[in-house]
Amino acid sequence: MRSDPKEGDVGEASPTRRGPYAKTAERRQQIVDEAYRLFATRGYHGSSLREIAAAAGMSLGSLQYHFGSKDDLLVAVLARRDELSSGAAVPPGAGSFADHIVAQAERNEDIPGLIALYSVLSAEAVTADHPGRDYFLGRYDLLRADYAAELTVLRDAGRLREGVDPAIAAATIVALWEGIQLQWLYTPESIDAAKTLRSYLDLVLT
Amino acid sequence: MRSDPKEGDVGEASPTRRGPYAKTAERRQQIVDEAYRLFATRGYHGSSLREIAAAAGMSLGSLQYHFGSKDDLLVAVLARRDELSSGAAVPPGAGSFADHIVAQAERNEDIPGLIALYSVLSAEAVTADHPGRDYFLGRYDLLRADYAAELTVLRDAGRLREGVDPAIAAATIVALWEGIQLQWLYTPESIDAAKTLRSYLDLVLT
DNA sequence: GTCTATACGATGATAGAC
DNA sequence: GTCTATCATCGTATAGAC
Repeated sequence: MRSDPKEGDVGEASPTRRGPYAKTAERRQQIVDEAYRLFATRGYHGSSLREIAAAAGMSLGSLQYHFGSKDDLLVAVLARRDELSSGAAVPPGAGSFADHIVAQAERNEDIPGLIALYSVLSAEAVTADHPGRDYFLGRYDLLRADYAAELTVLRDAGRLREGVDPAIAAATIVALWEGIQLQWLYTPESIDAAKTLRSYLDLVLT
Repeated sequence: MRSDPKEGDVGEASPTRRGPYAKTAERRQQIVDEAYRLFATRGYHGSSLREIAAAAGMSLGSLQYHFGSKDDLLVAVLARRDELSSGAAVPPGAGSFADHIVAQAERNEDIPGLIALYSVLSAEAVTADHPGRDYFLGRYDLLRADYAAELTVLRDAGRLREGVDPAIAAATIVALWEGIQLQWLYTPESIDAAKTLRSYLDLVLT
C-alpha cells in the first residue's frame, strides 16, 4: 500500500517540523474530516475528490497536494476512525469482558454513518488491490488475538463454557458483531445489536 | 429502486411475448452470465460495462439496450445468484437444520468470488439510494424469518437450549455467517467458516 | 511550500443512424 | 436490435503563480 506523500501520516500537529508555522497539518485535518463525513454518507466510491475539496473549501489540486491519491485519503480516514473510537481493544483484566463489548456496541449506535462506512470498506477492501486491504487484515488479526487472549484468561478462571475454543469464540464475536451491525443498518427498528451480542456472550461465558 | 427497462426482469425465456422469436431473453442471459463472472472476479465497481459488453460479444450500446443502466444489470445478477444457489431457504422438516446450514457454508467455499461480491454489495447497498437496497432488505427478512420458524419448531420439540430466543438466534446465524465469510475472504488459511458456524449451532441446539 | 488552472484517459449514460 | 458518436464526470498528472 502506498502512502505518506508528506511527513506525519495521521495528521497530528507537527510542531517540531520545518519552520515557524505548519498549516499543512490543519489543512490535512480539514480534508480528513470532510472526507470522513462524505465517505460515511455516500460511501467511498460514491464520493468524488472534487466534492470533498469543495466541502473543505479548497481546490481539487490543493487537496491532491496534501493527499497524493484518493487511496491515501482513505487510509487517513481509517486512521482517524481508530483515533475517534479508540477503546475497541480490551484493557486486560479491567471490568467484565462481556460488558465492555456490549457497551462498545451500544456506543456504536450513536454513529451509524461511521458504522456504515466501516462495513462498506471492510467488504470493499477484500479485493486484492484495494488500498484498505492491509488495514483490515491487521485489524481483524488484532481483534481476534485480543479477544482470544481475554477468553483464554477467562477459561483458566473456569468462566468459559466447557468445550468452547477461545480462538473460535473470538472469531465468532468479531463476525457476529460486524454481521449484526450490518443488519441493524438495514432495519434498526427490528435489530438490537447489543442485545444480540449479549445473548451470545451469555451463552459462552458463565 | 428503478428497474425493468424491458419486460420479464429476471431473464426467463418469454415465449408468449411479442413475435415469433425472442432473442432478447438469450441475449440478456449472455450478458448476465458475463457480468456475474466479472463482478465476482473484479467486483461491481471494478468491472466496466465496456468490459462486460466485450466479454458478451457485443457493443456497449447494445448491452445498454438490454439493461438501461449498470444498476439494472446488478439486480439481474443478484437474481441470477439466487437462481443458481437456491436451497438457501430451509426445506421445513427435512434433515438436520444445522447440517443444512453447514453444508451450504461449505459449498460457498467453492465460489469465493461470488461470496466476495455478495459481501461487498450487502454493505454497499446500505446507503439509501443504492439500487440493491431492496434486494438485501428482503433477503435478510426472509432468511431471518426462515431460520426463526425452523428454530421455533425445534424449540417446541425440546431441542433448543433453554432461554434461547428463536428470533435472536436467527439473526445471530445470519450475522455470524456473513461476518465469518468476510474474515475467511481475508485470511482463508486461518478461518474455517463451516466449523465456526457448527460451533455456534452446537451451542444452541441439543 | 502551497495552491490554482488545465488537460488526459476512462467511465456510465444518452441520442440517433441503420 | 445493434451500432457509432457524443457527453459530463471521474481520478490523476503536470505546469506554473505566489
